[in-house]
Amino acid sequence: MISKVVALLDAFGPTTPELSLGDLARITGLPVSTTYRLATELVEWGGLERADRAGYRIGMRLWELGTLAPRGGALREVALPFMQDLFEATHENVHLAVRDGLEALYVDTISGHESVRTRSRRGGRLPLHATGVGKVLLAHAPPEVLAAVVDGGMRRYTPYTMVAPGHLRRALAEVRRHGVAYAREEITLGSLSVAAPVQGADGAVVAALGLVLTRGRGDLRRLAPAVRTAAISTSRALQRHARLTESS
Amino acid sequence: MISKVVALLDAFGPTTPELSLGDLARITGLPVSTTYRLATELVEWGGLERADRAGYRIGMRLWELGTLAPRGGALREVALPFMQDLFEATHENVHLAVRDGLEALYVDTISGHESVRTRSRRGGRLPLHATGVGKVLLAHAPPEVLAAVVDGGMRRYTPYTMVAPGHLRRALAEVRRHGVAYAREEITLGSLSVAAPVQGADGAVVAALGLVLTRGRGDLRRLAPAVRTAAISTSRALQRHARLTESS
DNA sequence: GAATCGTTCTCGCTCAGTGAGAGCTGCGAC
DNA sequence: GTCGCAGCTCTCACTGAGCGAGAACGATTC
Repeated sequence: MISKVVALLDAFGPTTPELSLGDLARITGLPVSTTYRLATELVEWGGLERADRAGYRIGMRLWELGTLAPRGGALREVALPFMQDLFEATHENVHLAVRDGLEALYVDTISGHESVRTRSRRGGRLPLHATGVGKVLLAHAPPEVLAAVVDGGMRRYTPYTMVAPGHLRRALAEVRRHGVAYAREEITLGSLSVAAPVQGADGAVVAALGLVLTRGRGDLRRLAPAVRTAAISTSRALQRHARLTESS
Repeated sequence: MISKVVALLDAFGPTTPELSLGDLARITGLPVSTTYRLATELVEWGGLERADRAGYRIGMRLWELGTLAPRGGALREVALPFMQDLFEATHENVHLAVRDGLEALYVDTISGHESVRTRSRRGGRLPLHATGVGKVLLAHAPPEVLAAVVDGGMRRYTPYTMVAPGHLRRALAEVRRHGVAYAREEITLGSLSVAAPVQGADGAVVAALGLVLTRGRGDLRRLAPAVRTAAISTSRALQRHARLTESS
Protein backbone atom coordinates (compact mmCIF):
# COMPACT_ATOMS: atom_id res chain seq x y z
CA MET A 1 0.00 0.00 0.00
CA ILE A 2 1.44 3.34 -0.97
CA SER A 3 -0.94 5.06 1.44
CA LYS A 4 1.73 6.36 3.82
CA VAL A 5 3.75 7.99 1.06
CA VAL A 6 0.58 9.45 -0.43
CA ALA A 7 -0.48 10.78 2.95
CA LEU A 8 2.86 12.54 3.30
CA LEU A 9 2.67 14.14 -0.11
CA ASP A 10 -0.97 15.09 0.34
CA ALA A 11 0.00 17.04 3.46
CA PHE A 12 1.43 19.80 1.25
CA GLY A 13 -0.82 22.42 -0.22
CA PRO A 14 -0.79 25.95 -1.57
CA THR A 15 -0.93 27.39 1.94
CA THR A 16 1.49 24.85 3.40
CA PRO A 17 4.49 24.70 1.07
CA GLU A 18 6.87 23.95 3.95
CA LEU A 19 6.17 21.56 6.86
CA SER A 20 8.28 20.45 9.81
CA LEU A 21 8.64 16.79 10.75
CA GLY A 22 6.17 17.29 13.59
CA ASP A 23 3.70 19.00 11.25
CA LEU A 24 3.90 16.07 8.83
CA ALA A 25 3.37 13.53 11.60
CA ARG A 26 0.39 15.44 12.98
CA ILE A 27 -1.26 15.99 9.61
CA THR A 28 -0.79 12.39 8.43
CA GLY A 29 -1.40 10.70 11.76
CA LEU A 30 1.75 8.62 11.31
CA PRO A 31 4.22 7.99 14.17
CA VAL A 32 7.12 10.43 14.21
CA SER A 33 9.74 7.77 13.47
CA THR A 34 7.76 6.39 10.53
CA THR A 35 7.28 9.92 9.23
CA TYR A 36 10.98 10.60 9.63
CA ARG A 37 12.04 7.45 7.81
CA LEU A 38 9.65 7.90 4.87
CA ALA A 39 10.37 11.62 4.57
CA THR A 40 14.11 10.90 4.52
CA GLU A 41 13.61 8.40 1.71
CA LEU A 42 11.55 10.92 -0.25
CA VAL A 43 14.34 13.48 0.22
CA GLU A 44 16.94 10.98 -1.01
CA TRP A 45 14.87 10.45 -4.16
CA GLY A 46 14.28 14.18 -4.69
CA GLY A 47 10.54 14.17 -4.18
CA LEU A 48 11.01 16.30 -1.07
CA GLU A 49 13.72 18.77 -0.16
CA ARG A 50 15.07 19.84 3.17
CA ALA A 51 17.81 22.20 4.28
CA ASP A 52 19.55 21.42 7.56
CA ARG A 53 16.87 20.74 10.15
CA ALA A 54 14.52 23.07 8.27
CA GLY A 55 11.10 22.18 7.06
CA TYR A 56 10.31 19.81 4.22
CA ARG A 57 9.25 21.12 0.86
CA ILE A 58 8.19 19.55 -2.43
CA GLY A 59 11.36 18.75 -4.37
CA MET A 60 12.34 19.20 -7.98
CA ARG A 61 11.88 15.55 -8.86
CA LEU A 62 8.13 15.92 -8.29
CA TRP A 63 8.19 19.21 -10.20
CA GLU A 64 9.94 17.38 -13.02
CA LEU A 65 7.47 14.48 -12.99
CA GLY A 66 4.69 17.04 -12.99
CA THR A 67 6.02 18.52 -16.24
CA LEU A 68 5.55 15.07 -17.80
CA ALA A 69 1.80 15.02 -17.16
CA PRO A 70 0.21 15.26 -20.61
CA ARG A 71 -2.92 16.93 -19.24
CA GLY A 72 -0.74 19.47 -17.44
CA GLY A 73 2.44 20.25 -19.22
CA ALA A 74 1.84 19.23 -22.82
CA LEU A 75 -1.69 20.64 -22.93
CA ARG A 76 -0.43 23.90 -21.50
CA GLU A 77 2.52 24.21 -23.89
CA VAL A 78 0.23 23.69 -26.86
CA ALA A 79 -2.48 26.04 -25.55
CA LEU A 80 -0.23 28.86 -24.34
CA PRO A 81 0.16 30.79 -27.62
CA PHE A 82 -3.63 30.82 -28.10
CA MET A 83 -4.18 31.89 -24.52
CA GLN A 84 -1.73 34.71 -25.09
CA ASP A 85 -3.54 35.68 -28.29
CA LEU A 86 -6.84 35.71 -26.43
CA PHE A 87 -5.32 37.81 -23.68
CA GLU A 88 -3.89 40.30 -26.18
CA ALA A 89 -7.24 40.55 -27.91
CA THR A 90 -9.34 41.05 -24.79
CA HIS A 91 -7.05 42.01 -21.92
CA GLU A 92 -9.18 39.90 -19.60
CA ASN A 93 -8.21 36.93 -17.45
CA VAL A 94 -7.67 33.79 -19.51
CA HIS A 95 -8.09 30.35 -17.91
CA LEU A 96 -7.33 26.83 -19.06
CA ALA A 97 -8.82 24.02 -16.99
CA VAL A 98 -9.27 20.27 -17.09
CA ARG A 99 -11.73 18.12 -15.21
CA ASP A 100 -10.18 16.23 -12.34
CA GLY A 101 -12.73 14.11 -10.54
CA LEU A 102 -15.61 16.41 -9.69
CA GLU A 103 -13.68 19.66 -9.92
CA ALA A 104 -12.16 22.00 -12.47
CA LEU A 105 -8.37 22.01 -12.11
CA TYR A 106 -6.68 25.13 -13.47
CA VAL A 107 -3.74 24.23 -15.69
CA ASP A 108 -2.82 27.81 -16.45
CA THR A 109 -4.07 31.36 -16.16
CA ILE A 110 -3.01 34.61 -17.75
CA SER A 111 -3.80 37.88 -16.04
CA GLY A 112 -2.78 41.41 -16.73
CA HIS A 113 -2.22 44.23 -14.34
CA GLU A 114 -5.61 45.67 -15.15
CA SER A 115 -7.40 42.32 -14.96
CA VAL A 116 -9.67 41.59 -12.08
CA ARG A 117 -8.25 39.34 -9.39
CA THR A 118 -9.92 35.97 -9.62
CA ARG A 119 -10.25 33.00 -7.32
CA SER A 120 -8.66 30.70 -9.85
CA ARG A 121 -4.99 29.98 -9.65
CA ARG A 122 -2.72 27.67 -11.56
CA GLY A 123 -2.93 24.35 -9.74
CA GLY A 124 -6.10 25.51 -8.01
CA ARG A 125 -9.48 23.82 -8.10
CA LEU A 126 -12.98 25.22 -8.36
CA PRO A 127 -16.37 23.53 -8.65
CA LEU A 128 -17.73 22.36 -11.98
CA HIS A 129 -21.27 23.67 -11.57
CA ALA A 130 -20.44 27.30 -10.77
CA THR A 131 -17.70 28.30 -13.21
CA GLY A 132 -17.66 28.83 -16.98
CA VAL A 133 -14.88 26.34 -17.62
CA GLY A 134 -16.50 23.97 -15.13
CA LYS A 135 -19.80 23.94 -16.96
CA VAL A 136 -18.04 23.21 -20.24
CA LEU A 137 -16.19 20.28 -18.68
CA LEU A 138 -19.33 18.98 -16.99
CA ALA A 139 -21.41 19.30 -20.16
CA HIS A 140 -19.02 16.99 -21.95
CA ALA A 141 -18.31 14.56 -19.12
CA PRO A 142 -19.71 11.01 -18.90
CA PRO A 143 -23.27 10.99 -17.43
CA GLU A 144 -22.03 9.45 -14.18
CA VAL A 145 -19.94 12.52 -13.48
CA LEU A 146 -22.97 14.80 -13.61
CA ALA A 147 -24.84 12.27 -11.46
CA ALA A 148 -22.07 12.32 -8.88
CA VAL A 149 -21.98 16.15 -8.84
CA VAL A 150 -25.75 16.29 -8.36
CA ASP A 151 -25.79 13.50 -5.76
CA GLY A 152 -22.95 15.12 -3.86
CA GLY A 153 -24.98 18.32 -3.53
CA MET A 154 -24.05 21.59 -5.14
CA ARG A 155 -22.78 24.34 -2.94
CA ARG A 156 -24.23 27.84 -3.33
CA TYR A 157 -21.52 30.49 -3.50
CA THR A 158 -23.69 33.51 -4.39
CA PRO A 159 -27.43 34.04 -4.78
CA TYR A 160 -26.91 33.32 -8.49
CA THR A 161 -25.22 29.91 -8.10
CA MET A 162 -27.11 27.23 -9.97
CA VAL A 163 -27.94 24.53 -7.44
CA ALA A 164 -31.16 23.01 -8.84
CA PRO A 165 -30.31 19.81 -10.72
CA GLY A 166 -32.93 20.37 -13.43
CA HIS A 167 -31.76 23.93 -13.98
CA LEU A 168 -28.17 22.73 -14.32
CA ARG A 169 -29.07 19.94 -16.75
CA ARG A 170 -30.90 22.40 -19.00
CA ALA A 171 -27.97 24.81 -18.85
CA LEU A 172 -25.54 22.03 -19.80
CA ALA A 173 -27.73 21.04 -22.74
CA GLU A 174 -27.46 24.65 -23.91
CA VAL A 175 -23.66 24.45 -23.56
CA ARG A 176 -23.54 21.36 -25.77
CA ARG A 177 -25.88 22.96 -28.29
CA HIS A 178 -24.14 26.34 -28.57
CA GLY A 179 -20.57 25.28 -27.78
CA VAL A 180 -20.09 27.89 -25.11
CA ALA A 181 -20.82 28.27 -21.38
CA TYR A 182 -21.51 31.33 -19.28
CA ALA A 183 -21.26 31.89 -15.55
CA ARG A 184 -22.67 35.18 -14.27
CA GLU A 185 -21.63 35.93 -10.70
CA GLU A 186 -22.16 32.29 -9.78
CA ILE A 187 -18.83 31.74 -8.02
CA THR A 188 -17.98 35.33 -7.07
CA LEU A 189 -20.25 38.38 -7.05
CA GLY A 190 -19.15 40.76 -9.76
CA SER A 191 -17.32 38.13 -11.85
CA LEU A 192 -18.58 36.98 -15.22
CA SER A 193 -17.10 34.26 -17.39
CA VAL A 194 -17.45 32.68 -20.77
CA ALA A 195 -15.78 29.42 -21.76
CA ALA A 196 -15.54 27.01 -24.69
CA PRO A 197 -14.46 23.37 -25.08
CA VAL A 198 -11.00 22.24 -26.22
CA GLN A 199 -11.03 18.91 -28.02
CA GLY A 200 -8.30 16.32 -28.13
CA ALA A 201 -7.21 14.10 -30.96
CA ASP A 202 -10.27 11.88 -30.81
CA GLY A 203 -12.75 14.75 -30.56
CA ALA A 204 -13.31 14.26 -26.84
CA VAL A 205 -13.36 17.41 -24.73
CA VAL A 206 -10.12 17.39 -22.78
CA ALA A 207 -10.06 20.97 -21.45
CA ALA A 208 -11.95 24.25 -21.35
CA LEU A 209 -10.67 27.69 -22.23
CA GLY A 210 -12.36 30.68 -20.65
CA LEU A 211 -12.34 34.39 -19.95
CA VAL A 212 -13.22 36.00 -16.63
CA LEU A 213 -14.08 39.68 -16.30
CA THR A 214 -15.77 42.12 -14.01
CA ARG A 215 -19.43 42.93 -14.44
CA GLY A 216 -19.69 46.13 -16.43
CA ARG A 217 -16.38 45.85 -18.23
CA GLY A 218 -17.57 44.03 -21.28
CA ASP A 219 -20.34 42.12 -22.96
CA LEU A 220 -19.96 38.37 -22.38
CA ARG A 221 -21.82 37.40 -25.54
CA ARG A 222 -19.63 39.59 -27.73
CA LEU A 223 -16.55 37.92 -26.25
CA ALA A 224 -17.84 34.40 -26.91
CA PRO A 225 -16.65 34.21 -30.57
CA ALA A 226 -13.09 35.12 -29.53
CA VAL A 227 -13.07 32.44 -26.84
CA ARG A 228 -14.47 29.85 -29.23
CA THR A 229 -11.89 30.80 -31.86
CA ALA A 230 -9.02 30.38 -29.44
CA ALA A 231 -10.49 27.07 -28.22
CA ILE A 232 -10.86 25.74 -31.77
CA SER A 233 -7.30 26.78 -32.62
CA THR A 234 -6.08 25.03 -29.49
CA SER A 235 -8.03 21.91 -30.44
CA ARG A 236 -6.43 21.87 -33.87
CA ALA A 237 -2.96 22.36 -32.42
CA LEU A 238 -3.59 19.49 -30.00
CA GLN A 239 -4.54 17.24 -32.89
CA ARG A 240 -1.34 18.15 -34.72
CA HIS A 241 0.63 17.62 -31.51
CA ALA A 242 -0.96 14.16 -31.04
CA ARG A 243 0.07 13.13 -34.54
CA LEU A 244 3.62 14.29 -33.88
CA THR A 245 3.98 12.39 -30.62
CA GLU A 246 2.35 9.26 -32.02
CA SER A 247 4.89 9.03 -34.81
CA SER A 248 7.79 9.47 -32.42
CA MET B 1 10.98 1.35 1.35
CA ILE B 2 9.38 3.52 -1.28
CA SER B 3 11.74 2.18 -3.92
CA LYS B 4 9.12 0.33 -5.96
CA VAL B 5 6.88 3.36 -6.25
CA VAL B 6 9.87 5.53 -7.12
CA ALA B 7 10.98 3.02 -9.75
CA LEU B 8 7.55 3.18 -11.37
CA LEU B 9 7.51 6.97 -11.45
CA ASP B 10 11.10 7.17 -12.66
CA ALA B 11 10.14 5.03 -15.65
CA PHE B 12 8.45 8.05 -17.22
CA GLY B 13 10.47 10.59 -19.11
CA PRO B 14 10.15 13.25 -21.82
CA THR B 15 10.35 10.62 -24.54
CA THR B 16 8.16 8.13 -22.70
CA PRO B 17 5.07 9.98 -21.49
CA GLU B 18 2.88 6.90 -21.88
CA LEU B 19 3.84 3.34 -20.90
CA SER B 20 1.95 0.05 -21.00
CA LEU B 21 1.86 -2.32 -18.03
CA GLY B 22 4.42 -4.53 -19.73
CA ASP B 23 6.66 -1.54 -20.43
CA LEU B 24 6.55 -0.53 -16.77
CA ALA B 25 7.37 -4.05 -15.59
CA ARG B 26 10.27 -4.32 -18.02
CA ILE B 27 11.72 -0.91 -17.22
CA THR B 28 11.43 -1.30 -13.45
CA GLY B 29 12.29 -4.99 -13.27
CA LEU B 30 9.26 -5.62 -11.06
CA PRO B 31 6.98 -8.66 -11.54
CA VAL B 32 3.94 -7.90 -13.66
CA SER B 33 1.47 -8.45 -10.83
CA THR B 34 3.42 -6.20 -8.47
CA THR B 35 3.59 -3.57 -11.19
CA TYR B 36 -0.14 -3.90 -11.80
CA ARG B 37 -1.04 -3.59 -8.16
CA LEU B 38 1.17 -0.56 -7.47
CA ALA B 39 0.19 1.17 -10.72
CA THR B 40 -3.49 0.68 -9.89
CA GLU B 41 -2.95 2.28 -6.49
CA LEU B 42 -1.14 5.22 -8.09
CA VAL B 43 -4.07 5.62 -10.51
CA GLU B 44 -6.55 5.58 -7.63
CA TRP B 45 -4.58 8.38 -5.96
CA GLY B 46 -4.26 10.39 -9.17
CA GLY B 47 -0.51 10.18 -9.53
CA LEU B 48 -0.98 8.14 -12.69
CA GLU B 49 -3.80 8.12 -15.22
CA ARG B 50 -5.05 5.39 -17.50
CA ALA B 51 -7.86 5.12 -19.98
CA ASP B 52 -9.36 1.69 -20.51
CA ARG B 53 -6.50 -0.76 -21.06
CA ALA B 54 -4.46 2.05 -22.52
CA GLY B 55 -1.06 3.09 -21.35
CA TYR B 56 -0.28 4.77 -18.07
CA ARG B 57 0.56 8.44 -17.95
CA ILE B 58 1.57 10.88 -15.24
CA GLY B 59 -1.63 12.12 -13.57
CA MET B 60 -2.78 15.55 -12.51
CA ARG B 61 -2.13 14.91 -8.83
CA LEU B 62 1.60 14.79 -9.54
CA TRP B 63 1.26 17.85 -11.77
CA GLU B 64 -0.49 19.58 -8.89
CA LEU B 65 2.18 18.56 -6.36
CA GLY B 66 4.78 19.76 -8.83
CA THR B 67 3.23 23.22 -8.82
CA LEU B 68 3.88 23.32 -5.05
CA ALA B 69 7.64 22.96 -5.43
CA PRO B 70 9.09 26.31 -4.33
CA ARG B 71 12.16 25.90 -6.53
CA GLY B 72 9.90 25.17 -9.46
CA GLY B 73 6.59 26.95 -9.34
CA ALA B 74 7.14 29.84 -6.97
CA LEU B 75 10.57 30.71 -8.34
CA ARG B 76 9.18 30.66 -11.85
CA GLU B 77 6.15 32.82 -11.02
CA VAL B 78 8.37 35.45 -9.43
CA ALA B 79 10.96 35.33 -12.22
CA LEU B 80 8.59 35.26 -15.19
CA PRO B 81 7.99 39.03 -15.59
CA PHE B 82 11.74 39.67 -15.58
CA MET B 83 12.34 36.87 -18.03
CA GLN B 84 9.71 38.41 -20.29
CA ASP B 85 11.34 41.82 -19.93
CA LEU B 86 14.70 40.32 -20.86
CA PHE B 87 13.15 38.58 -23.83
CA GLU B 88 11.48 41.81 -25.02
CA ALA B 89 14.75 43.67 -24.69
CA THR B 90 16.91 41.15 -26.50
CA HIS B 91 14.68 38.78 -28.46
CA GLU B 92 17.01 35.93 -27.59
CA ASN B 93 16.30 32.70 -25.70
CA VAL B 94 15.89 33.28 -21.97
CA HIS B 95 16.55 30.45 -19.51
CA LEU B 96 15.97 30.03 -15.80
CA ALA B 97 17.69 27.06 -14.16
CA VAL B 98 18.37 25.66 -10.71
CA ARG B 99 21.02 23.20 -9.63
CA ASP B 100 19.70 19.74 -9.01
CA GLY B 101 22.42 17.37 -7.92
CA LEU B 102 25.18 17.68 -10.50
CA GLU B 103 23.05 19.11 -13.27
CA ALA B 104 21.30 22.31 -14.29
CA LEU B 105 17.55 21.78 -14.27
CA TYR B 106 15.63 24.19 -16.50
CA VAL B 107 12.66 25.68 -14.65
CA ASP B 108 11.50 27.78 -17.57
CA THR B 109 12.54 29.02 -20.96
CA ILE B 110 11.24 31.73 -23.24
CA SER B 111 11.88 31.55 -26.96
CA GLY B 112 10.61 33.57 -29.84
CA HIS B 113 10.00 32.50 -33.39
CA GLU B 114 13.28 34.04 -34.49
CA SER B 115 15.25 32.60 -31.59
CA VAL B 116 17.67 29.79 -32.20
CA ARG B 117 16.48 26.32 -31.18
CA THR B 118 18.34 25.28 -28.07
CA ARG B 119 18.91 21.98 -26.34
CA SER B 120 17.39 23.25 -23.13
CA ARG B 121 13.78 22.55 -22.40
CA ARG B 122 11.57 23.25 -19.44
CA GLY B 123 12.04 20.27 -17.15
CA GLY B 124 15.18 19.34 -19.04
CA ARG B 125 18.66 18.91 -17.63
CA LEU B 126 22.04 19.91 -18.95
CA PRO B 127 25.53 19.67 -17.43
CA LEU B 128 26.85 22.30 -15.08
CA HIS B 129 30.32 22.66 -16.58
CA ALA B 130 29.30 23.36 -20.18
CA THR B 131 26.42 25.86 -19.98
CA GLY B 132 26.23 29.50 -18.92
CA VAL B 133 23.58 28.93 -16.27
CA GLY B 134 25.40 25.77 -15.19
CA LYS B 135 28.65 27.61 -14.55
CA VAL B 136 26.83 30.21 -12.47
CA LEU B 137 25.22 27.50 -10.37
CA LEU B 138 28.49 25.60 -10.00
CA ALA B 139 30.45 28.74 -9.10
CA HIS B 140 28.14 29.31 -6.13
CA ALA B 141 27.69 25.68 -5.06
CA PRO B 142 29.32 24.13 -1.99
CA PRO B 143 32.91 22.95 -2.75
CA GLU B 144 31.89 19.30 -2.60
CA VAL B 145 29.62 19.80 -5.60
CA LEU B 146 32.49 21.00 -7.77
CA ALA B 147 34.59 18.13 -6.41
CA ALA B 148 31.89 15.64 -7.41
CA VAL B 149 31.58 17.16 -10.90
CA VAL B 150 35.34 16.97 -11.39
CA ASP B 151 35.63 13.46 -9.92
CA GLY B 152 32.75 12.23 -12.05
CA GLY B 153 34.56 13.33 -15.17
CA MET B 154 33.43 16.09 -17.45
CA ARG B 155 32.07 15.14 -20.82
CA ARG B 156 33.28 17.00 -23.89
CA TYR B 157 30.40 18.11 -26.12
CA THR B 158 32.36 20.26 -28.62
CA PRO B 159 36.05 21.02 -29.10
CA TYR B 160 35.45 24.09 -26.91
CA THR B 161 33.99 22.25 -23.90
CA MET B 162 35.98 22.97 -20.75
CA VAL B 163 37.07 19.62 -19.35
CA ALA B 164 40.32 20.46 -17.55
CA PRO B 165 39.59 20.83 -13.82
CA GLY B 166 42.09 23.65 -13.34
CA HIS B 167 40.69 25.55 -16.29
CA LEU B 168 37.16 25.17 -14.91
CA ARG B 169 38.16 26.29 -11.41
CA ARG B 170 39.76 29.45 -12.81
CA ALA B 171 36.68 30.13 -14.95
CA LEU B 172 34.41 29.71 -11.93
CA ALA B 173 36.56 32.11 -9.91
CA GLU B 174 36.03 34.64 -12.72
CA VAL B 175 32.28 34.05 -12.51
CA ARG B 176 32.28 34.79 -8.79
CA ARG B 177 34.43 37.86 -9.31
CA HIS B 178 32.47 39.39 -12.19
CA GLY B 179 29.00 38.07 -11.40
CA VAL B 180 28.45 36.66 -14.86
CA ALA B 181 29.27 33.46 -16.75
CA TYR B 182 29.83 32.83 -20.42
CA ALA B 183 29.69 29.63 -22.45
CA ARG B 184 30.93 29.88 -26.04
CA GLU B 185 29.96 26.89 -28.14
CA GLU B 186 30.73 24.59 -25.21
CA ILE B 187 27.52 22.58 -25.28
CA THR B 188 26.48 23.15 -28.91
CA LEU B 189 28.52 24.46 -31.79
CA GLY B 190 27.20 27.86 -32.82
CA SER B 191 25.48 28.58 -29.48
CA LEU B 192 26.70 31.26 -27.11
CA SER B 193 25.35 32.04 -23.67
CA VAL B 194 25.67 34.51 -20.86
CA ALA B 195 24.16 33.99 -17.40
CA ALA B 196 23.98 35.67 -14.00
CA PRO B 197 23.09 34.49 -10.49
CA VAL B 198 19.69 34.89 -8.86
CA GLN B 199 19.86 35.17 -5.09
CA GLY B 200 17.30 34.08 -2.55
CA ALA B 201 16.26 35.72 0.67
CA ASP B 202 19.47 34.84 2.51
CA GLY B 203 21.75 35.90 -0.32
CA ALA B 204 22.46 32.35 -1.42
CA VAL B 205 22.38 31.71 -5.15
CA VAL B 206 19.21 29.74 -5.80
CA ALA B 207 18.97 29.97 -9.59
CA ALA B 208 20.66 31.32 -12.69
CA LEU B 209 19.15 33.44 -15.42
CA GLY B 210 20.69 33.31 -18.86
CA LEU B 211 20.48 34.18 -22.55
CA VAL B 212 21.37 31.85 -25.40
CA LEU B 213 22.00 33.10 -28.92
CA THR B 214 23.61 32.09 -32.17
CA ARG B 215 27.21 33.02 -32.86
CA GLY B 216 27.22 36.14 -35.00
CA ARG B 217 23.87 37.48 -33.87
CA GLY B 218 25.06 39.60 -31.02
CA ASP B 219 27.87 40.51 -28.71
CA LEU B 220 27.75 38.44 -25.51
CA ARG B 221 29.58 41.01 -23.42
CA ARG B 222 27.19 43.81 -24.40
CA LEU B 223 24.26 41.60 -23.38
CA ALA B 224 25.73 40.83 -19.95
CA PRO B 225 24.44 44.00 -18.22
CA ALA B 226 20.88 43.25 -19.33
CA VAL B 227 21.10 39.70 -17.98
CA ARG B 228 22.59 40.91 -14.72
CA THR B 229 19.88 43.55 -14.39
CA ALA B 230 17.11 41.00 -14.87
CA ALA B 231 18.82 38.63 -12.41
CA ILE B 232 19.15 41.35 -9.77
CA SER B 233 15.51 42.35 -10.23
CA THR B 234 14.50 38.72 -9.85
CA SER B 235 16.62 38.43 -6.71
CA ARG B 236 14.93 41.45 -5.19
CA ALA B 237 11.46 40.15 -6.07
CA LEU B 238 12.34 36.80 -4.48
CA GLN B 239 13.35 38.55 -1.30
CA ARG B 240 10.03 40.42 -1.23
CA HIS B 241 8.20 37.18 -1.95
CA ALA B 242 10.00 35.42 0.89
CA ARG B 243 8.96 38.13 3.36
CA LEU B 244 5.35 37.79 2.20
CA THR B 245 5.24 34.04 2.58
CA GLU B 246 6.98 34.14 5.93
CA SER B 247 4.35 36.42 7.40
CA SER B 248 1.51 34.22 6.15
C1' DG C 1 -11.02 -22.41 -32.95
C1' DA C 2 -6.25 -22.16 -31.47
C1' DA C 3 -2.26 -19.76 -30.17
C1' DT C 4 -0.13 -15.90 -28.28
C1' DC C 5 0.43 -11.92 -25.64
C1' DG C 6 -0.87 -8.71 -22.32
C1' DT C 7 -3.62 -7.86 -18.37
C1' DT C 8 -6.21 -8.94 -14.13
C1' DC C 9 -6.80 -11.18 -9.87
C1' DT C 10 -6.08 -14.46 -5.88
C1' DC C 11 -3.93 -15.99 -1.78
C1' DG C 12 -0.20 -18.60 0.89
C1' DC C 13 3.99 -17.01 2.48
C1' DT C 14 7.66 -14.14 4.58
C1' DC C 15 10.67 -10.45 5.24
C1' DA C 16 10.51 -5.46 4.66
C1' DG C 17 8.46 -2.05 7.05
C1' DT C 18 6.80 -0.70 11.49
C1' DG C 19 6.98 2.33 15.47
C1' DA C 20 8.18 2.50 20.67
C1' DG C 21 11.46 4.32 22.97
C1' DA C 22 16.30 5.63 23.85
C1' DG C 23 19.51 9.00 22.55
C1' DC C 24 20.85 13.42 20.46
C1' DT C 25 20.52 18.43 19.30
C1' DG C 26 19.10 23.10 19.71
C1' DC C 27 17.03 26.65 22.20
C1' DG C 28 15.36 29.42 25.90
C1' DA C 29 14.99 30.41 30.80
C1' DC C 30 17.24 31.05 34.99
C1' DG D 1 26.82 27.08 32.93
C1' DT D 2 22.92 24.19 33.89
C1' DC D 3 18.43 22.47 33.30
C1' DG D 4 14.20 21.44 31.01
C1' DC D 5 11.73 20.96 26.99
C1' DA D 6 10.60 20.19 22.27
C1' DG D 7 11.86 18.38 18.14
C1' DC D 8 14.54 15.25 15.64
C1' DT D 9 17.40 10.97 14.83
C1' DC D 10 18.24 6.23 15.13
C1' DT D 11 17.86 1.24 16.56
C1' DC D 12 15.91 -3.24 16.40
C1' DA D 13 12.45 -6.96 17.91
C1' DC D 14 8.30 -8.00 15.98
C1' DT D 15 4.54 -8.98 12.66
C1' DG D 16 1.08 -8.29 9.19
C1' DA D 17 1.06 -5.76 4.83
C1' DG D 18 2.97 -6.47 0.67
C1' DC D 19 4.80 -9.80 -2.39
C1' DG D 20 4.65 -12.26 -6.74
C1' DA D 21 3.73 -17.09 -8.92
C1' DG D 22 0.47 -18.68 -11.40
C1' DA D 23 -4.37 -19.23 -12.83
C1' DA D 24 -7.91 -16.95 -15.29
C1' DC D 25 -9.49 -13.59 -18.56
C1' DG D 26 -9.61 -10.62 -22.74
C1' DA D 27 -7.96 -9.06 -27.17
C1' DT D 28 -5.71 -9.90 -31.36
C1' DT D 29 -3.93 -12.54 -35.11
C1' DC D 30 -3.83 -16.43 -38.09
